[in-house]
Amino acid sequence: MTEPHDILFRTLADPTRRALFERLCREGEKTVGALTAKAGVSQPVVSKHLSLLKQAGLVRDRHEGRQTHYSAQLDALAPLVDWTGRMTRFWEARFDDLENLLRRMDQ
Amino acid sequence: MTEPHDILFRTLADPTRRALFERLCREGEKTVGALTAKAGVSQPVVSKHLSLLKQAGLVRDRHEGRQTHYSAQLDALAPLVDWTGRMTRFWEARFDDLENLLRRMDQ
DNA sequence: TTTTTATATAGCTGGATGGCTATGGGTTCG
DNA sequence: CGAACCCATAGCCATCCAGCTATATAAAAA
Repeated sequence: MTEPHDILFRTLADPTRRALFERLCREGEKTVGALTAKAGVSQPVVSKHLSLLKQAGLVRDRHEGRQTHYSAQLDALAPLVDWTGRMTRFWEARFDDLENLLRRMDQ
Repeated sequence: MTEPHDILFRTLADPTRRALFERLCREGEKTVGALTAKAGVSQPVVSKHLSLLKQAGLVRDRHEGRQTHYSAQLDALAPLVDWTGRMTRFWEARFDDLENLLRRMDQ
């Protein structure tokens, strides 16, 4: 019952965590320290969020000496795009049916 | 700080709630009773979830006698689509910069 | 080696929330 | 009218989780 988009919705639902992901998308690779500086929460909290983002496949980490660099893994958003696309197509399919019905009623 | 996509992520993060929205997208308008029958949770829980979906603009309700019909409001997903699009464009912009850099280095 | 720096982990706590049952409000049926 | 029905609300409880501080781990610097 656990679809691929499920973990994405859950992970991106938290504003702090989503803001971290957005910064990585906008500004590219960043260290934990750099992210913490403007995150508005403590460093352990940032680390925890990055860990969850990594679990969801939304970020990668790269170790360099004593610092860890994180970067967005954008293709991880694909299941989200697919899901919204599917929902839209369901809607359109039912709309087409309605159109057909109306067309038949017209004759 | 509360962006339009924020409430969508939060609302769709819950699997039960998202399943209700999916059913409304797939199968069109449904009464609370019909939704409850296959939701796996009690009727009050379904009502509560529908209320939150409505607050998020994801569904509409239509009262008819003693029953309430709910239907998906699909254009409400637009901020979600916009957000994923923006993230993707940030990524591509940085990728283009990298390409330019490599091109300059090549010369 | 000792100290400082960078990040991760452990443990705690308050607040948010999803589930339940019980009940209220309103509608249709007998 | 009263009974049955549909849905929403109220109130409660357990669980989850985002935040904190303290500490462990590990690397660079002194």
